Amino acid sequence: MNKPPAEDHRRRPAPKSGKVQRDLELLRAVRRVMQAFDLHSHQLASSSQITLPQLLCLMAVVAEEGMTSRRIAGEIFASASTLVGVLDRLESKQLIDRVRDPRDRRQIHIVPTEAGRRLVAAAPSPFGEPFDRAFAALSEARQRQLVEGLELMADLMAGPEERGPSSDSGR
Amino acid sequence: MNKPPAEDHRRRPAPKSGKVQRDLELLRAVRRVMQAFDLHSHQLASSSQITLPQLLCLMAVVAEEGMTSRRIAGEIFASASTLVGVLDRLESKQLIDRVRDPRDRRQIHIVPTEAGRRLVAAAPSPFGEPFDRAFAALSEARQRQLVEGLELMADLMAGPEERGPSSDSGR
DNA sequence: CAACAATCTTTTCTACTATAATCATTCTTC
DNA sequence: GAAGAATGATTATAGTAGAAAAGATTGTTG
Repeated sequence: MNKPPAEDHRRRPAPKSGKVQRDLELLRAVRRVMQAFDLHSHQLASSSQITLPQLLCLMAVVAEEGMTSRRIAGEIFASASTLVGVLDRLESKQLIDRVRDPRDRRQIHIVPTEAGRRLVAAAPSPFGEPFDRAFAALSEARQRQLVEGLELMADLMAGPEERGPSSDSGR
Repeated sequence: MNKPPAEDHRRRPAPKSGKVQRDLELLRAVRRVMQAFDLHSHQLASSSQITLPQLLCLMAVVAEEGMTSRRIAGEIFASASTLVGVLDRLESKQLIDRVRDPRDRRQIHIVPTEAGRRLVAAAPSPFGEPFDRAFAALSEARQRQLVEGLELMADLMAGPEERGPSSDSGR
């Protein structure tokens, strides 16, 4: 327990220019959210045989059936290649089916199976009951602060120009 | 909950119970932040030979030298096993050294190399200049909304009991 | 001192993520 | 109708992530 080295690195605690301080704070906040997210995802996997990204994907598929991989990727803010793995796992669990479009065989429509629909219907709350309770207990203002704070962060990081897959029909 | 036998599942657009709606909104906001974070991390890797998790780790190592792997994991909210890979990459880039404690050879103290300190000193802003500008342009209230919103989210997801290793009296 | 417990790091395994390259299919143009 | 562009899904590759288990070392106890 004793601080061993005791070599005098005459290293000042660093000026901490305020900006660095804030960056660190922000960096850690983002990491905490990401870690909590991953953590909960693993817990979910233990209890429900499905991870959070998979559930999010499945929810999107149930919400609107027959979407293409590309569409789904836009919906849940993931890249197309990421979807492949997620869809593979959902398919091997028989929660979705890949249906090739007979008219345009490049496209593959994703439809949920009965089991997939059931799972979403009985969906465990994506963030967990403890979160739901804690969130519900917040004041309206705090709830908005949370949601808008997150969205603001996302906007700022992604840059104002690239705002999701909105109907930007310019190809 | 107990859904009475649904005889009419003719694919209505789904009731969207408000809660589901909000969950989806939140889920996507988190995903957007994570995606933006990863995206920027890759860009950073191209320009600075270091990814965001690596930079965060290195910053922690420079801020307080000689920490053990476990300590650092706590500081940056990662698991111990995750740190191994990050430290491996930092070490192979010769930005840190692993120094075995002579007294307790289980422990390994992480110290930055000169190159590591230089890199942090000349640190590219972790979130990028565009973000910095956009953030600085926000009102004080909005800035706080962003930071506190993120932290609130992390608190709620992690649960109130596990509140990071905040060593208020440590330094 | 030998057996066991505790602690710290690393390895192994699975999953998620993105970019770039590849494959299959359709559309366009001549 | 064939060459080439365009579009959609997938694979290849690499970084990141956590859990579980293994490895190494130290401390404790009989």
